[in-house]
Amino acid sequence: MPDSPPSLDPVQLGAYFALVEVTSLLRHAVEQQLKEAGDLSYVQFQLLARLGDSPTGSHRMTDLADGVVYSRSGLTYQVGLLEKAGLVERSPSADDERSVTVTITDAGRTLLAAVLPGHVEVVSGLLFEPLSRDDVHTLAELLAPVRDHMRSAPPRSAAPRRRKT
Amino acid sequence: MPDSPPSLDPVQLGAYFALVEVTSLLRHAVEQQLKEAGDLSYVQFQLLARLGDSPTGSHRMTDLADGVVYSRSGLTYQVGLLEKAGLVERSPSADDERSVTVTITDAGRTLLAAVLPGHVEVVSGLLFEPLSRDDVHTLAELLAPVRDHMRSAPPRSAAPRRRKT
DNA sequence: GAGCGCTCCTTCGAATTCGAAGCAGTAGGA
DNA sequence: TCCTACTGCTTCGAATTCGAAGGAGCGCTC
Repeated sequence: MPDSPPSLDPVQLGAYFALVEVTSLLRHAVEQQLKEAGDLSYVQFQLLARLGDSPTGSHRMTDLADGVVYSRSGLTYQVGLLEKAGLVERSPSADDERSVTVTITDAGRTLLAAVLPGHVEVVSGLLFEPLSRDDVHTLAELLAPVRDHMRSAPPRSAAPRRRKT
Repeated sequence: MPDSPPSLDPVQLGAYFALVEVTSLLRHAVEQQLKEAGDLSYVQFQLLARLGDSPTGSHRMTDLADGVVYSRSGLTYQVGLLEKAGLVERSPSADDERSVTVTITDAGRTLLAAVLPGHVEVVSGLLFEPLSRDDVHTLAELLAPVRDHMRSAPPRSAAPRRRKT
């Protein structure tokens, strides 16, 4: 194939494919563990974890959506489920009337604590098992700039694509 | 917090979170590009790419599902869409009557070729932009063993979990 | 203090996803 | 040959996802 203009290096290709497959497999494994342990989807777990991490135990909807890389409507749906399950509470924000503040409840914290160990176990066993301490450090240092770069790249008209049409 | 028994190192945590966020952002960006360029979902693109890579241009359903880390029913649905769009063809396998062989059509190859450059561009721009050649090499070498490890770990009763209940 | 654009959230409908159940076809042993 | 277990795929229903549209509040300018 002597003509694939903007092709990727074999090395890049390998890294890209590995990345996709690793995260896909990890995602599936984690999802299953969470479902068994606490009947939570990965998104729900992420939301609870994020709330639990916050000093106040709460976040605005928008911040949650951004943090989890999720659509607003999807977030509304999931928070609705969590609220129905008594794991979080919704309240109007004090300073901004249109904003909704989501707060984790005691039940939410309890469930989170119950589920976390298993989650960590799966991640450790799958992702970190074959890596040394230094490897993990290296990985973190490689991904950090990538993450920052992606964050700063506008999601919409992101790439200066456009070619024909 | 002096008691989170099986917690992750801060370093591990950082690597894990970065991994999740990076792939999530990448996925969204790629998905959008594919939709604009050729009205393909990421899964459909993966399927076409996999078929296009094959020497024969075809694969059995099961192999496709495994390769893409996908449920069988979901695969049936997506292949159905691709077939309806004239991008692939389904035919009974020669040797095994229950098996279905999926083959990419000329139209499929054409579309794949039309979409690939943009895809590569997005991945390059987002994932590889902030990384040097050596960095990418290192990343690939870190992920390879992880991928192999995950592949070998059974998806179902994967981890020797089980604790209470 | 009215107008105008913007942000925040929700509702709606359509598309995609999965697991469970069902339908052949295959393989191995009695 | 017949039985039984298993594999490969599809159908079904329920749950999740997104984007577009809608309603309400905020902030700036005039």
